[in-house]
Amino acid sequence: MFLSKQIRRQTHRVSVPRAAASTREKLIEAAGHVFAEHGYQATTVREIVKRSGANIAAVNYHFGDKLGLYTEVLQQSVRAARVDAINSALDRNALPEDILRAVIRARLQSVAEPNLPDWHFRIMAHELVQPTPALSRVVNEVSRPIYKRLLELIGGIIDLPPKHEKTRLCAHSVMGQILVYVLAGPLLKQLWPELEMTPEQVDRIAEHIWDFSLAYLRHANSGDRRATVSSKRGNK
Amino acid sequence: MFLSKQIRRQTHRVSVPRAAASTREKLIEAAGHVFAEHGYQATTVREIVKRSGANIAAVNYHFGDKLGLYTEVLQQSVRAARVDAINSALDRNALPEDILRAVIRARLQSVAEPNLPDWHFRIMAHELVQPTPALSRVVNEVSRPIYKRLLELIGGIIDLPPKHEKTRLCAHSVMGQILVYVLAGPLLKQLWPELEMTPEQVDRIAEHIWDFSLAYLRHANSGDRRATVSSKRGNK
DNA sequence: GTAAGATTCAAACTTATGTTTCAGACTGTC
DNA sequence: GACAGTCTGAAACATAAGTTTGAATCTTAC
Repeated sequence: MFLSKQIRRQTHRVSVPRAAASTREKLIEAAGHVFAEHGYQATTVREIVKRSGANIAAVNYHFGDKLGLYTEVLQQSVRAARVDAINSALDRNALPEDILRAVIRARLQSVAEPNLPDWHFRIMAHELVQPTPALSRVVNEVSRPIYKRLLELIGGIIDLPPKHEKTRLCAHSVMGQILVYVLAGPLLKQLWPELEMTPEQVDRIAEHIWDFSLAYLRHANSGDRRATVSSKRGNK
Repeated sequence: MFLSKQIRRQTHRVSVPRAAASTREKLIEAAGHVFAEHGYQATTVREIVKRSGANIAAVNYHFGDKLGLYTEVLQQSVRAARVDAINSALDRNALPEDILRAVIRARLQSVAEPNLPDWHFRIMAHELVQPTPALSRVVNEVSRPIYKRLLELIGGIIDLPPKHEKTRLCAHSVMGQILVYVLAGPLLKQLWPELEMTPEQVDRIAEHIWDFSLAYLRHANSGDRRATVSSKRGNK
């Protein structure tokens, strides 16, 4: 009731772009890092404002409350992911196998880059483990289309409908291989200290995942596909 | 200083096993579920004691503080995982490929079972994303040996040393395919509503992961890894 | 230049939550 | 049956964190 005239993000940007957007953007920037590191619950607005140099009241003034700021970070993150290399890779008009390679590469590379969309995946990881109210909706908006297109892509490779169980399982196998580096990054680092996510290393990992997956996908549907319980041990 | 005479868990169990252990166990039981659901930070001791039917002071009396209770849950969870089917599968004396199959199956099945070790993986997932102080040590104690043996196992299949980069990448590929169901379970459920982790379905998934992985592993080190089709079977 | 609104600031407020206290109940022992 | 130690209970305490307030400062428009 009392906030109705204060929180007008869009109109703010139009009328007073410079100074207002400055604090707003600094808050989002700082919040992205802190949320990505600690998750929503464990993050305090005091740490955010301290990191951004803003005042404690700025969060409530610009975003209403902590959840409003988090929503904004999520949306910005999603917006960045939407025009991401992943979709552009999926849009490419090429062989399905090459598209898959580009998608894997794009997804992994955005993990290594400590640039703008840095915190996106870490926040997604937090959301996976501990969904925040009304936010899984946002996550869903960006995840579902990509999942759908990945199903179509892989379905195209193994020559099965997108919603076929086998297609889904294959998609999960590919996703899993990527996600392990996104989600379990810190753990892997501990288990394999030499692991450095340099661009070259990321390329090698992406290449491996592609190789690993294609070994199966190329021949997934070449045999008898009704024997999905798959006693296709040494067959061929 | 003041707690030193109150917190003596081991001696408790020895001297007054029945009543004391009852509240203690109820607390651990309830805490396991709540911690698994919300993570350490977002969990309140009031919710735990409410769920266990105990008094609010019981946590501090039996475990010193919230972190003490969490540590106990972790240790119990790790203890349960240590004698898990995974290690027993790894201990089996069989063909490496069959051992791998058993390991995948064991790991996945413990996700489906809503029994005792239910919360273990969810807590691990929370730990991955948001490590708690002094607890990643515990996680490390159980993760590192399994990781080490998985490397040996896969190294045995592809005939490479355990610490070879290619061995590690293959291990991560297998781990990732499993972890995606553990970590991203809720998300997958949303993307694929028909997915029900029944024992039969879990078996099918495990079988798929095994098939998917073996397609590559069988020919990983057999020279030209692209033309996987016609290379002969195991070179071991 | 002045007024209206937008933004920032320091401080206080409110609630939630981990923790403590201390009295009372319970249990086993002499 | 009384005692000592162990456990439980309700309430209170202390701190942390999200939020609000009202004044001060800055920006924009006339």
